[in-house]
Amino acid sequence: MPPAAAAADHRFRSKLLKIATFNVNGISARLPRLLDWLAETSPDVVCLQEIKTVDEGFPVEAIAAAGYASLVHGQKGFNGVAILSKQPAVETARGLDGDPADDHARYLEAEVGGVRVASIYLPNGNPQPGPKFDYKLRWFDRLTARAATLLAGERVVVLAGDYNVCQQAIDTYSEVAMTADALVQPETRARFRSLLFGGWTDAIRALQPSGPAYTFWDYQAGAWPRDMGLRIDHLLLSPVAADRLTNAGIDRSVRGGERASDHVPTWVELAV
DNA sequence: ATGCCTATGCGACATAGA
Repeated sequence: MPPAAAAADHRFRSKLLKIATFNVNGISARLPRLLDWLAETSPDVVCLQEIKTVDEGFPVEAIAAAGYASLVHGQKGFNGVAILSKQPAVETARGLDGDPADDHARYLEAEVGGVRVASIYLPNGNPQPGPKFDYKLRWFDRLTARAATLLAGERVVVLAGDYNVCQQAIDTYSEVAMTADALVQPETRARFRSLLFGGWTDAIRALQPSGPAYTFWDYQAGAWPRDMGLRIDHLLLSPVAADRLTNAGIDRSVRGGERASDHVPTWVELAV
């Protein structure tokens, strides 16, 4: 099909695909909350982070009963990512190239509904400076390399996940309190900026250029009731995906639920 | 300045998170 015909075809058939990211902080502890949220909001694709279980421990049946297939890249005790989808998904990558010794489960990528989707759990990097921060920066560079490969394909791509980056001062409840934190260091922010300058669109900021848009509130110090949050969960869109962006949002109310995660679901809708 | 809280692991405190 020639490009013009393809574009016309897409306009006639246009339907919305809702893609979300949600750091659940333990799938076992969070399953009831996840199922409630799936039933309420009915996303088409969900990228999960911090499932904190091996593949065999993932509740595939309960999630299938809710109408979703699961792709799982798990790990014992911590980390672990997954992609849930109403339509069948085909796995395209598990882990990032560039460091064979890296055994953390932090990257999973799949093709679903004509969209390439990645579930990303970028290392936290604290304390900083130190080996954990060095690992964060190296991992970020490997992600950037993967992003460049995906961008060259001129496809609809959504890089969704917990980036552990507060890109601007408005993305923190207090820039002063965060001064020494790995999430706001110049080296961290420079790498995120490099992704944006490379052609990726930060979906939430594209639709809400100013003001807080927190996606995380610490369990400690009454951070949620005092609205002392951070914006660290992001959905980055390739140019073709950004052209199709119709809506984006943050499901803040999930943070107030019983036994909530410290992160809340964040999502985009694309006309596909 | 420090810890506050939560989830997990073959648990009885330690590690990790952000």
